[in-house]
Amino acid sequence: MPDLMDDLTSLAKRRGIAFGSSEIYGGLRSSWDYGPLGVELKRNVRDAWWRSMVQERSDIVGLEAAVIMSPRVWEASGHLEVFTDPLVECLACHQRFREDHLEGDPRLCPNCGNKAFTDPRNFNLMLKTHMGPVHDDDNAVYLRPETAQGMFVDFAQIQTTSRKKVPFGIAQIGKAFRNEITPGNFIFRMREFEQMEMEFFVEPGTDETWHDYWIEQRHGWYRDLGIREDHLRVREHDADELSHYAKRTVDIEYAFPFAPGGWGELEGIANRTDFDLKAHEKASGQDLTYFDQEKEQRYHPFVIEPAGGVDRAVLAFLLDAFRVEEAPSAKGGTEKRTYLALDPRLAPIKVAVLPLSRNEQLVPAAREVFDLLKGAWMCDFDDAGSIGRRYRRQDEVGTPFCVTVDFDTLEDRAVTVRARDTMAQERLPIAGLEAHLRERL
RNA sequence: GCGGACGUGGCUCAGUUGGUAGAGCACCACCUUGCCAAGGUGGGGGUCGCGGGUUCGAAUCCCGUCGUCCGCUCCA
Repeated sequence: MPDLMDDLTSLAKRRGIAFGSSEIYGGLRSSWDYGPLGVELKRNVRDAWWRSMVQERSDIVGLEAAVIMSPRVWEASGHLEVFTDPLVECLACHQRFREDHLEGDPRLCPNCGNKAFTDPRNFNLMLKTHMGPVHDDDNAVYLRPETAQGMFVDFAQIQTTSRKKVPFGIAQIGKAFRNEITPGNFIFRMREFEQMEMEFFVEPGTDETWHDYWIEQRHGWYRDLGIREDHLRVREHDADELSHYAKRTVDIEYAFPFAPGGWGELEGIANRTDFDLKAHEKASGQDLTYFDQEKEQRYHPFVIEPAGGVDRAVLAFLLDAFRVEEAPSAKGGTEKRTYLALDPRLAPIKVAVLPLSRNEQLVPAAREVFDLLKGAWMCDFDDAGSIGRRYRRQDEVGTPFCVTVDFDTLEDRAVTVRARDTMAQERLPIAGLEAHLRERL
């Protein structure tokens, strides 16, 4: 049985969606590059998130904070301490465990029952570098392990200047970095990855209601963009797996084929309480309370945080869209048709313009159609190979529409529009083409 | 990081007991065809992950390194 991940990574590499970074030097573990089509897909995922979180709401504003923040941020947030896990290795079976997860006295290896371990070694999960040309401990800084701290540190500033009243949120999409012990599974776990996070500040006491609201919202977002319902689930964190800052966390999980229990995390929705604002207030000495004018009350808002991985979302959308089916062949019988059933909003290319053949009249006419549409959407122009082959090429990367220019076009100024999902064709005048496509994209 | 397996053109692989690289698909050009991966002709592309060693000679043996996969770990 062919492995879906293999088929997908193979397609991703072959078609320039994503492939290993620095490959001419043998690659670099956990680093992946998004190629010409991947960069479009990923941007569409970001845009869809931004649209639903910021653009279409009046209670959430955006932010782009620096990747490198003051080291004091990480002291205050607890990441310097908590992201340093003491790991020990069993001398008998060579498996590793977090020292604080071992139970019993003497402590026994959960795997083989042996009681001899190596000395604990610290694994700091933050990437460290130096600010300035001299590498001293004095100027050590960290690449952020999450984007969220930008929203907390800038909370008072943004609340004041945007004149938002609680409840309101701050959203950010950006890179984050973690020295994961074991990266892998293609773009699922990388050491450099991209987050889309939103901190929603609410009045204490209303936090649990808002938490439920955001769980449903985020679940619906993935569903709306085409992920099949039975491939999604919501899972409650056990008390002992909660992050140091969370009161309650719920994960939205996808049925990743490689995931041990069948499910892997797509997004976490945490109730971070007032942990972060209070921590930063204490460490910085700055007032981070909110004053509610109507109630004449001053308080630290609670925070509900939907935190998703852009790369994981891209992977889930790709996996869920991957299809191989039998389709009618020109030769008679059927032939394999590989396609991505991507939502048109996510498709890297929206419209492919294809002259029926490489002909001195058809090619320039098709170029005109391409020029007509290129301002509105990412389009592709392809005149190489048979028309059937070119349809298949576009299917493979999820292009929702192909517009074909044929000999009749030269007379009637109409083109054939072929839809990826139904393979249905219809004839449309060029004059109304953009308006027609706009209704369907 | 530890244990195990692996690393040959874009993809999938073949390469006999070490003798100095092949196929299918894909890609490009032309012809043909003209609405769903057709056909023909021609073409580009691999110092066999990288570095070192053994040898008259290594893709084939040894060491190191980088990377991939499975498990431990992790949680966007």
